[in-house]
Amino acid sequence: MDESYKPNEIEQEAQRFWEQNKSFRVVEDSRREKFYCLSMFPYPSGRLHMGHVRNYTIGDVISRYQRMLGKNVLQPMGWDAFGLPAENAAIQNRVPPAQWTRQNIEYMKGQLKRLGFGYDWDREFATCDRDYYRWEQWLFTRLYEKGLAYRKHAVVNWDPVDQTVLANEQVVDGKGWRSGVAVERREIPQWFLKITDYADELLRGLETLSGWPENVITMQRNWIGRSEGLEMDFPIAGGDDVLKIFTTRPDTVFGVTYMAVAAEHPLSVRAAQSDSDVAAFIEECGHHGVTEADVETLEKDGRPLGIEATHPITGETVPVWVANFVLMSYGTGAVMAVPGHDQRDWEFARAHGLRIKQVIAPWDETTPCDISECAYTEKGVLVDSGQFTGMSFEQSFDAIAQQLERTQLGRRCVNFRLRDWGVSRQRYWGAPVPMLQTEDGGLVPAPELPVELPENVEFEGVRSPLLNLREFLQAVDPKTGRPARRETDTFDTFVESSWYYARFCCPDNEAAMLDERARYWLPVDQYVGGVEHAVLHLLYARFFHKLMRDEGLVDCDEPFANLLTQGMVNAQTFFREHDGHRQWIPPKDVIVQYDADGKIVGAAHRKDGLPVGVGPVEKMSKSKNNGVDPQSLIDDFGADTVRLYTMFTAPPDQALVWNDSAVAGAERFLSRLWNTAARHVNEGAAPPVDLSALDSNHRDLRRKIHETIAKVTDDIDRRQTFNTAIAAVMELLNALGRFEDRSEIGRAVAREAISSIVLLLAPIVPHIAHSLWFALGHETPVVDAPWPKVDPSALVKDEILLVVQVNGKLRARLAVPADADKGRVEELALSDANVRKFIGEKPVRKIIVVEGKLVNVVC
RNA sequence: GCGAAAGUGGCGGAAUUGGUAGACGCGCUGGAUUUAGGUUCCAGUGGGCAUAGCCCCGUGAGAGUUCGAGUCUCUCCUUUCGCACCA
Repeated sequence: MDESYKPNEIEQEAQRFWEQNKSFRVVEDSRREKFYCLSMFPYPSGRLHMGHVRNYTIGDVISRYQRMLGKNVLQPMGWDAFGLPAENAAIQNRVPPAQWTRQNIEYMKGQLKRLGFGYDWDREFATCDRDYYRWEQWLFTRLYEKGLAYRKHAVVNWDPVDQTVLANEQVVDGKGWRSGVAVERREIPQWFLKITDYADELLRGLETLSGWPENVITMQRNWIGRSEGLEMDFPIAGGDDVLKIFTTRPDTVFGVTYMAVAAEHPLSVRAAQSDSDVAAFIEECGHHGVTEADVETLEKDGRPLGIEATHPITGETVPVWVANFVLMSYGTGAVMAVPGHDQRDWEFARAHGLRIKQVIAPWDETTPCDISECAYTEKGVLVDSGQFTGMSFEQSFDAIAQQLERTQLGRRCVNFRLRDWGVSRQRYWGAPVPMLQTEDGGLVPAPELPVELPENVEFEGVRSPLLNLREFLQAVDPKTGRPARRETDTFDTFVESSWYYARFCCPDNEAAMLDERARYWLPVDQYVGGVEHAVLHLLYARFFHKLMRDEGLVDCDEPFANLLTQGMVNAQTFFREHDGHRQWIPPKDVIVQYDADGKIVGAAHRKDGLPVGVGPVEKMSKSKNNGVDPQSLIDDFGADTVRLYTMFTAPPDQALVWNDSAVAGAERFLSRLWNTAARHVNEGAAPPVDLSALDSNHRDLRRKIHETIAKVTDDIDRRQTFNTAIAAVMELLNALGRFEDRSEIGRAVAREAISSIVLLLAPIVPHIAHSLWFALGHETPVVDAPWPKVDPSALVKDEILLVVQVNGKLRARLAVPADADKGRVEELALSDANVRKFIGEKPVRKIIVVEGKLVNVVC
């Protein structure tokens, strides 16, 4: 056996073996326990990035481990192929998005194979395949018929020069990224899915997801945002209009001193017709971004609409204002303002000279509460609130609800923060929304599916080519036979990624969206992907699963039983200012200067040596140009080293700030493993371990072997901390390096150690494990080998090391017999010289003994 | 602004249930091997000290609970992720 480690050769050989033997092809088998392991499929941007490598290595490690446990493991891979970057590439390079996308898929598939991931490639598909998206078009028409899909107006970013809708990402400092012109808010008709109908179930379902990280559950719960409160009607003075609001704090209702409505609210729009000041304000609001972060961080501003609303309990009138912090898409687009008890209302009232009234006081009169300083936002006792004065929050909630229900000016109600999902996009490269607009303006589902996206298109400017394609636009109303216009909006790409996990079970079915194979494989047993998807993607997929369940396509309630959210791969950003905006420079083109503490003090461009700006550490992304290309690492070190490095360098759920200096250490370890194994193999066969002939050295090494098996199993299976699993194997290899017994028995124990290491590492570095396993004389490949078992007899210890503290400070380490009782342990601890020294003359007040671990003498 | 996390040596990280802080690795220092560089192997590596001791200090800052806190509670600071049209 060759004593030097040659990753290129052994990796090619292992990959050829897996390919020829179709090692990862999998079929349904009701006699075996199934395990469906899925990693979030990539957007085919051109090349894999480190986030992909991290994600797919984690998934592959889990898949290969589960397979060694004897399970029937499905690990598929595909492509989230629709999306904005393909259109940008098309506009820039005059290549049709379909062609660009398929070329990227081809290249990236090669990269995935080069990394040795055990995918069942027979199940591969791309979401831009007509045989994929036809089924979501089909489901959409079903949802339309059920009333779960509908059309309404919604706000978008509009670029007035390019005459197109912009994604939030394409709006930079309020300007279109291409045109550089201030973006306008515009309302256009859009398709929506009624996710709010499922809000309660999506919330309750979170309680069943015991295999999900707590932080993701919390984020989803907060996103759905269920709150109980009252809906109240404030009639507009001098008319039939009613201003409806929702509040969770009806106890503060006597403190209402004004009302605030959104710029798009009908009352604002009407007031603008006769009030140029209001009209100018609304116009100005139209130039702010539409994201929640934009709105919430805006300088609070507003204008009086010159109308008054009548308080539903006191009958007093309060002025109605338009305010830039009220969102039309939120609840009713209007709020009651209680400046005494809400800080935002307080600041607005201060700025505009509105009244601030105290109606809640602290229960404890000594608590400071001065509403001329700031709002008092705690729940307290009602004051100055008519017949409700003196009540608590709960008492007043019920009493006010009852009164409003009697007068029909309000009602108890549950409100969700969650809004319906806008699924239409005014873009070309997506799945067409399968709808027709009839001559009379009616809407009907397309009679024939799929509505295929024409792929051979040319971009003229940035607008969707579909708008100019007569053969696409022209359709026939199936009911009347009259001409109809085909919808040119396409689906949000989140629609495709909301159900791909199910289609992997039966990608070849041409007659149905899903079949019985989906019922065999689902739910996904382990889903792995970036934490940035904690809310949107994972919530939409849960929603889609319930939609499919209600169509009778799947029979479980949740799509993903266990979720591992992998941390970001972040990296330093670098930039240069050009005409006021930043041009991001890739890290490989930058030379960074560090100070003695390792902090960055400056940076220069590799090409011209001139300084570049150092930006924040952010997630690797195309837009910040701070990605590290894994391909050069694979070329230089091989797949196993890259896999080992990404798994070893941080626990999977933690953010990883890229630093490429430590990769060599991973290679060094694999090289050492190879040399150790080769030397052992080249010394000839070793006999089986004879348990009755072991001396204490042999027993020590065997204890280390089996402690390592126990730890690695727990780390991979329960904890999913692959970094500590690898560290434990490194310790075992170090222990083996110190073990010099070349006798027959010694070599037998050494062989047990090497075999165990190979098995424990097989999921992480499968190529070297494949080679070494055969070199050790096995006939079947290591992918099919069973996971090693702990021998409990090897773990037995005669002596344990106890820590002795005096007043919580470490003062001695004692080796005591494993079977020593508490009294004996105390006696041994108190007789230690150093312990006695620190006790001194003080009387011993208490001795705490933690069995097998520690003694603490308190004095 | 709101929601969720994270903060430990020069660096990545470990410490799993409140019980030995710094496992494992990178880097660095010294030594051996080598014509040399690289590789490999051995040893050392949180800070402090007129006292070198199983001594003192030390886990973003400050307070608290406890026999005992990196871990629990509170306040604050910093960083990252998400905020509904990037995927």
